Amino acid sequence: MSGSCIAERLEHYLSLTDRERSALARLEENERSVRRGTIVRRENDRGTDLLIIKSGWMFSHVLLDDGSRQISRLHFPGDMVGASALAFLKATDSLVALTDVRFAGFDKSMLRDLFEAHPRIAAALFAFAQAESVALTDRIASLGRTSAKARVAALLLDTVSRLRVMDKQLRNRFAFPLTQEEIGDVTGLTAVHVNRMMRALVEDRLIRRSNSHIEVIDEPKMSRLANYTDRYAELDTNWLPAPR
Amino acid sequence: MSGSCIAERLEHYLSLTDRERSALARLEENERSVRRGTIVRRENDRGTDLLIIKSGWMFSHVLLDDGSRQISRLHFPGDMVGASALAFLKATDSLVALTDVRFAGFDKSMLRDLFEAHPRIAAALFAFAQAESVALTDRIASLGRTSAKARVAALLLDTVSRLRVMDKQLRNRFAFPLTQEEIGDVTGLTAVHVNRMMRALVEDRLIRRSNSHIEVIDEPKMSRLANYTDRYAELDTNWLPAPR
DNA sequence: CGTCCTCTTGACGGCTTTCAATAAAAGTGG
DNA sequence: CCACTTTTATTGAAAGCCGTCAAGAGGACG
Repeated sequence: MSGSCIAERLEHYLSLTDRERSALARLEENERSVRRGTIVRRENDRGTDLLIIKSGWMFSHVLLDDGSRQISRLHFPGDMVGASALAFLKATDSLVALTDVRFAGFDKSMLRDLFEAHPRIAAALFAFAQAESVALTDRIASLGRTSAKARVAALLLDTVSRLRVMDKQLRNRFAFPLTQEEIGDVTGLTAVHVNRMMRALVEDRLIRRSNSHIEVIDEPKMSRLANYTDRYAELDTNWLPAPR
Repeated sequence: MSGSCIAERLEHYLSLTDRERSALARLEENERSVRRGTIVRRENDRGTDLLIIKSGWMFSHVLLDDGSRQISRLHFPGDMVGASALAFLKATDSLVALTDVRFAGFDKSMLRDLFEAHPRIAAALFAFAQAESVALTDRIASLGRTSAKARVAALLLDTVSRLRVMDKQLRNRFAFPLTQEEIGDVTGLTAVHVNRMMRALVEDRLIRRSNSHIEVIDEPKMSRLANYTDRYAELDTNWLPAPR
């Protein structure tokens, strides 16, 4: 990932022209590294920057008045993070590094040029955003209508599906650096109950665990249990404008 | 709303040029009306159409394997519906008319021309999509971390905030044509418990109810109870490209 | 005016949370 | 590399919120 991460991501779904690639590379000229645990941005900060993750994991979260926390999304390499800055002046959520992270930051004004010069990229980013919305909708169904076990299972399946987009080698086993409390904050559960559900998944022979790694043993069965659909494997790119 | 609904919606946040207005109007040339209860599209249909609602309410929902239903979003006049078609070939959710509805349908290929000829519109739609994502994220926090009463309250507050975008006259009272079962399918609750929570909100003097109308009595207090933030009042349009 | 849908209410049960305590692991400083 | 501290994982018991089941009332619609 020495070149452009976002270009690499897009090329999993369509072929870019050289002009497009170099336009995208401009978004990632400004690179930064932070340590695990670093709060990169706080809710209500007036930061207008967007990020593209080059390596490591991050997550966004909101804090509620009663002190509880909801992790709104995990972010993986190749993800564009903080796009809500395009709609609002203040950050709508906080952004935290889950592992050591390298990322590129750019101001949203840079997207203006991209939208003017590269309508196909703009349209592709729009399609991406819609796919992400569908993924959020899936999570709403998960939180609203499925059991605790299914929610934890859905999180693991979603993680492995998303990691596979950028890592074609990845099969069933992957590093999973979330604490059980963090898993609870993603799935809307308590850490205690996450613990019980993880053990239940192990007892059901759906997953295995070893030092912060997860292995999914029976993905089809687990997908059925979790009511999970992979939204990242394909994208419809037929309607996109011609490249420039 | 004889002209373009989506243009009217956008003009609440920015001023359009005549060229932009007429480009948007082209999306709404093909108008249809359906009766309350009509299923306009089913999950997994190969429909690639997008919709713009001109009058009436709709909702999108998914069905889970166990037969339960999750309503993923309510749709109001001025909303662009079915944008997930931009990312996928098959519909990711079903679309139902909640009241009698007039809407315009257009194929996603029409967006191609819009993205090429009107980068500012493209960018504005992108910003809109991000605002919707934030609204979905708010709902995830609501479902994951708040009580049943708070979820119902949040739904009512979200409804009134969204209706106000297109109806500046609207104050605290509005028609709310959802059954309690449908409210449950939005909030992840059972109809029985929705009933109890609605009465609790009435007893708390936060709302009044009368023949399918809701009046919000104490909006600030209810917003605090529900942990609700209005995401529709403003949009940052400073970064957008110049109009054409 | 009968049927179906929706709203309402009560009793009971279960899934998840809360509280509490211990063990294991990871991080820190000497 | 070893004590020490802090975080994380694990387990049990009890409580609570919300779901399930059931039954009746009220309204809409044909």
